[in-house]
Amino acid sequence: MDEVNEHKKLKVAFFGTSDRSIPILEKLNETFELVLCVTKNDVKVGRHQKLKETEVKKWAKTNNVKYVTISGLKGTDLEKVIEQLNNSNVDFVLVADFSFIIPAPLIETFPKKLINIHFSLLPKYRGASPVQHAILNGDSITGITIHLVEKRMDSGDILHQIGYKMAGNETSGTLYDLLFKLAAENITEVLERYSQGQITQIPQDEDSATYTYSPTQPQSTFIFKEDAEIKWKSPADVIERKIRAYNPWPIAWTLAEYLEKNPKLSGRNFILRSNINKESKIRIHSAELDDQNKLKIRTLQPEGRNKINWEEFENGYVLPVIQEPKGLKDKLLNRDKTD
RNA sequence: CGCGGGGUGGAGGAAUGGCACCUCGUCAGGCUCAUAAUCUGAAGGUCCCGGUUCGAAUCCGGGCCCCGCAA
Repeated sequence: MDEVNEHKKLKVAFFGTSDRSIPILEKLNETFELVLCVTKNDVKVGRHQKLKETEVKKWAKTNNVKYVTISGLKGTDLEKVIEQLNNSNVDFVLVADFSFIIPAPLIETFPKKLINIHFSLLPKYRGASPVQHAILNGDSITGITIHLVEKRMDSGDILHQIGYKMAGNETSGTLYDLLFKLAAENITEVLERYSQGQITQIPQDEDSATYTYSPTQPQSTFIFKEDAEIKWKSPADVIERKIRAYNPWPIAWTLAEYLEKNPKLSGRNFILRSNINKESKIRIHSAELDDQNKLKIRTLQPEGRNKINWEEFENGYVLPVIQEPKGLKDKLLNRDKTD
């Protein structure tokens, strides 16, 4: 019986670069014959620009799965990938959080065999930052979509969708973790059913498609550092969502001076001590809303410093503004005059 | 050796060659029905090694560690 199953095992390839891919790889490897991993070349990383291999490559090495690393899906890299896929007689290619756009030649060579996991309920939030946008917009539900890869970004027919009810305190980091886990739990079943022709493909409704364009670079769906600047004119809840959406990267930030006497902030008014440059950036790692709907910063990070919590910030960088009773100031001024 | 910033009691920060200081915390005591409130007092510190100097947190050399940029 085992032997029969061996023969029927689907041959699957995986394209991905994210560190979070490992649970998916484990599942694929358990259930199918994982014939190939395609991931990014080693990248220079960290302060000393050391070469680092992706987690996918590391995993493939330790699990004796064949892998190919590429710098982009074109030219000789693309030829290499297509050749390897052909050699291994692949049934499906699963793409998840890959750094590269799947080019037309690859889609044409393996029609209906390229399957992508997208981290939103398509056709909402097509593009590179669906999770961040779900948080930014304060959605109460998001999820994952398993769909066929077409030439247009995230536009192919839907095989399966799984919703996820948001608690309202997710960061992009924690939400990505949850959604990857959800994907890992479901991907093998979807692939199996698809291979047996049990899935009805659902075309996406183009009219309701939305994209995750960057506010500062509207031609791109990626996240940029400038996107993460806090606009204090925004309502406090919008700012709070922004802080969660841009964690763990790039982290929401503001110029230090904007924290002074800021009516949107919870607690006492203050001015900055002279030991901090008012034009330096302060990164806001986490915050919440207090009962008056004001922003209560939890952890933050001045330039060149470690991340600290709000109490530590007050101890080291802040002078409270004493709120004088109305009229007292005039009284004092008048007294000075009469003296 | 990719580029820049930094390392000061338990935490966060001042002090640029001359008595190591501030806020918070800790401990003891006072006040209090009580307290995270308040008052008094105390303990505890310059990342490591070497150099310059009458004198180094501060200047110089080496090391370790942290942060940002970059990817």
